[in-house]
Amino acid sequence: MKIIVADDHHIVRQGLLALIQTARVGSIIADVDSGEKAWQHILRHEPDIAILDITMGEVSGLSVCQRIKARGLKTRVILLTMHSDIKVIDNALEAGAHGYLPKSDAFHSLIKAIHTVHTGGQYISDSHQSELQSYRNNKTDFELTIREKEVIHHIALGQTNKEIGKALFISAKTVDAHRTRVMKKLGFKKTAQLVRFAIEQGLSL
Amino acid sequence: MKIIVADDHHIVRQGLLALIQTARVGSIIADVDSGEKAWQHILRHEPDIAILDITMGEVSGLSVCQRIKARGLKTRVILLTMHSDIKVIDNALEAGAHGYLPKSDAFHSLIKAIHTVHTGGQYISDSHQSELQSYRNNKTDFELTIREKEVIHHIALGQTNKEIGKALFISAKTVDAHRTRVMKKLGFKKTAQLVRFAIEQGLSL
DNA sequence: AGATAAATAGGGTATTTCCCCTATATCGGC
DNA sequence: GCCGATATAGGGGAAATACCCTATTTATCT
Repeated sequence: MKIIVADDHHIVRQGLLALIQTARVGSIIADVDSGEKAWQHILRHEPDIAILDITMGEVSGLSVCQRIKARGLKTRVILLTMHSDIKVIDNALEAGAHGYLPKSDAFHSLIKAIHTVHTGGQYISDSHQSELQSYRNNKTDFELTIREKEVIHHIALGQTNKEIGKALFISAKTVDAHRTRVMKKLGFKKTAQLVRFAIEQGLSL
Repeated sequence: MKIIVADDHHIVRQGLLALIQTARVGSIIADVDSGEKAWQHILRHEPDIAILDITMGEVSGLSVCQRIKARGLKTRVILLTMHSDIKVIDNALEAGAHGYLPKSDAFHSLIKAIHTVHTGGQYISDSHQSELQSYRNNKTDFELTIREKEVIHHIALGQTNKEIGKALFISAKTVDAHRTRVMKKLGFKKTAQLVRFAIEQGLSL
């Protein structure tokens, strides 16, 4: 079994190499530190399995995964992440990943994932599986309306509902309604989380 | 040389163990997956070196580092992070870290860091060193105490005063006092502004 | 020794957030 | 013409905040 490992963190690559060697589960034909290098290598050698970190500089593991799917290559993909966010897992599987593994997971999970994926199956940990199920069942479209984004923008600037109301020529109560709806959509409970989201999504400019 | 490794990602721990064993640079007496466990272990066994991830669940490596400094333990700390943000490095060193290492750094950097730190030196990569110099030269001193930064960190995570109090073993009223003092120092009036500040200043890790 | 700063924590109050509810008007799609 | 989504807005209440105050302890500096 030919395996390629891609992660921008040298220590993580070392860990993966050590684990895979110990388990004698296959041979690593390459370990690279970027999505772009991974893609070049996969295109040329079409390995059996690609273990890709999601967050890697310019070309993410997700992006490489989509390219593999688009080209119809036989390489099967296991995506790795730091935090096991259910939204990210959903994205990963929709991008065509055959397996999903949080970095916090232990040795045997990795080996199990490699085996499962190689024999044509899909690997997700049991706990994530059930979580994903319920997430997909009641995932109400996460898209925010223009007005909602506008309100978030003002919230991230540190304005109160009253101030935002004045700025947008609506009542503070309406602002509160928008705010509450957004919170519900995103599953947040505090303004702080919303501000963080706004900054990360570029809604605060 | 006794070394403890703390990182919530199993694969990263494996990588560190493999590297340290290969280099025969010391013996790892423990590897744990949380800041709390690390702190308990360090308190009891006072190892020579603690290699701590900064971002670990509730108790960060930064926080463990501060505790070690406060207790005057001989354990020397090397902090690890994903992204080499200069603000985070500055925070880490001010928190009492003896070394700073991005996870993307290679084998020899880790070994060099361990050696340097063990012999009483401070390790940062050369490129980061010069960057840090210029950053510190023109950073406008906001004069926040370590405790205040710690509180801000939790606020930016979206925790309430009550929750922060529990996490830091102080009353919610004290958290409120810190919060109010920071607001006054920085001229803020809302949590949102504080969250923005924390993210921009790299205090949110 | 005295001053200063930091961390602790309580009392009190006004404001704000968070979240439940109902209700109306508008607009686009089927 | 009706349905669903969006935007509007109000009632109400529990929780959290922002900000005023005082006060003690510990540590550091002069």
